[in-house]
Amino acid sequence: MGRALKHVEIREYVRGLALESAPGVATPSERDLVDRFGVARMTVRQALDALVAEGVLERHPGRGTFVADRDRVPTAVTGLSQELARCGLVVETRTIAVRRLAAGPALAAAFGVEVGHQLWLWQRLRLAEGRAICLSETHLPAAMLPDLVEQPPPSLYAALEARDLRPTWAEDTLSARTATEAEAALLEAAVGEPVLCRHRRATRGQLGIEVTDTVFRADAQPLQITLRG
Amino acid sequence: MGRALKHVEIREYVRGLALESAPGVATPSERDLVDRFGVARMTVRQALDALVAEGVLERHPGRGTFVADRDRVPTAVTGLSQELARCGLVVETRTIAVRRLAAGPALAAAFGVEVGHQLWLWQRLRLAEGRAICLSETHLPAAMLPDLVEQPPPSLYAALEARDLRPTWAEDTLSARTATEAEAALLEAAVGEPVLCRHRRATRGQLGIEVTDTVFRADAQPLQITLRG
DNA sequence: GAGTGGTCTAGACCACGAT
DNA sequence: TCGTGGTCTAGACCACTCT
Repeated sequence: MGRALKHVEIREYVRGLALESAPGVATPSERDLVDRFGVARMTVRQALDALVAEGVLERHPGRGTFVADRDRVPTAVTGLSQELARCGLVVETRTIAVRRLAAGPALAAAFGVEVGHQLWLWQRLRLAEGRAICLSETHLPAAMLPDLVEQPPPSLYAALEARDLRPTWAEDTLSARTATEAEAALLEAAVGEPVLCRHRRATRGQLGIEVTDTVFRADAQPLQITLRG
Repeated sequence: MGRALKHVEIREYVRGLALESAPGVATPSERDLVDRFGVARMTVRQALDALVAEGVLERHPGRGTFVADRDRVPTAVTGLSQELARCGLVVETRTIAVRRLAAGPALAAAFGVEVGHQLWLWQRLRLAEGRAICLSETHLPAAMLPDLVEQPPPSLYAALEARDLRPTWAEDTLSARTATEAEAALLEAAVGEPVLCRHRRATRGQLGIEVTDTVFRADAQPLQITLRG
């Protein structure tokens, strides 16, 4: 078992402090951490730089380093379950269908594979407090996740994380339209009601991981995205 | 006139190289930059760290540092003009109205000011190739931009940048609904047509800068957001 | 083997904020 | 005045890739 890098060890120590502290609380000073871990100051700064870049900490020259507001942390690539949980919703997920299909030109381009490559198509309905929120159609490379159909996981991103396939990059395209008949039936909405659509393409490095189209009811919890500078 | 910090000088030099190079092209190695600028390697790394964090460069251990794909650079806080330009649209902006109003409870909370604080309300219509794209209602602190009404700038974010007030943080809330009568008229759309709504709250540090509600035609260029991490 | 980025040391001086 | 973060030096050794 490999020993953790020093800057990682310090980073996770300070992250732990930040998570159990209220926003605005000061973290140990850089020189305190130098003494505590017996490292050079540049190593401590490397650890803190990462947490500042993540939005977990804020530095104030001359004053110190402080825990940042939680709701100011920028949005990262995560699954809808976590995104909605962040907005305070407990989400139930129902798998509507899982089947294989051959990639057409658009999906093949999105995944960077040849036309005809085998993909999973996984349809899910999400509910909060018994009411339908959204309907998703997720495409995944079948060869990468051969066992998906046998036991659909409660959270896609948790399952990807466990296989070291968590996306590191995603492009979301947002639009609005009216619900189709099939969507309206599953979302318990009226045909022609407006819906919010999100098309997501997610990769890990150059590796295509996920293409998902999600259709949200207009009166559901809206999508929140936090950006930085 | 203050001399630029070394790491800033190096960062902007390399950013210039990156902007005029194709994605995948190698940048000078860290030791090359050490020689070129006569600095320590940690200083070069500080400069490159910033560009890697921005998504401009990618490091590949053992191989080198390379220009990242442009369309993989994560979305930052920018104005709609720049966002749409990034999608290849040339946008025309028409000011519909500018007037003052007193902040109600919701706006006061968003800006962190008292109820009754004076704000600008700036309504704009954006068009591309002669067709309406979206309708915006922007709220700004009147005291911060006293001269806005006299000469509405073509780009809000450029005007804020010039005053050192460019937002460093924004929270977007996205939803769908049907167009109101007034919106439909301005957007040249039918009443009841679906629209995409974006509510943005933007700040610079603790300073509230902008609250904007934008309504997009359903058939307009959809919003694109690129995430990392 | 030569070159690359990744990690780390043990200092230094500065500007700034609080007291 | 003292502590803080911001900047910077001049090295070091490592794992990795490429040839």
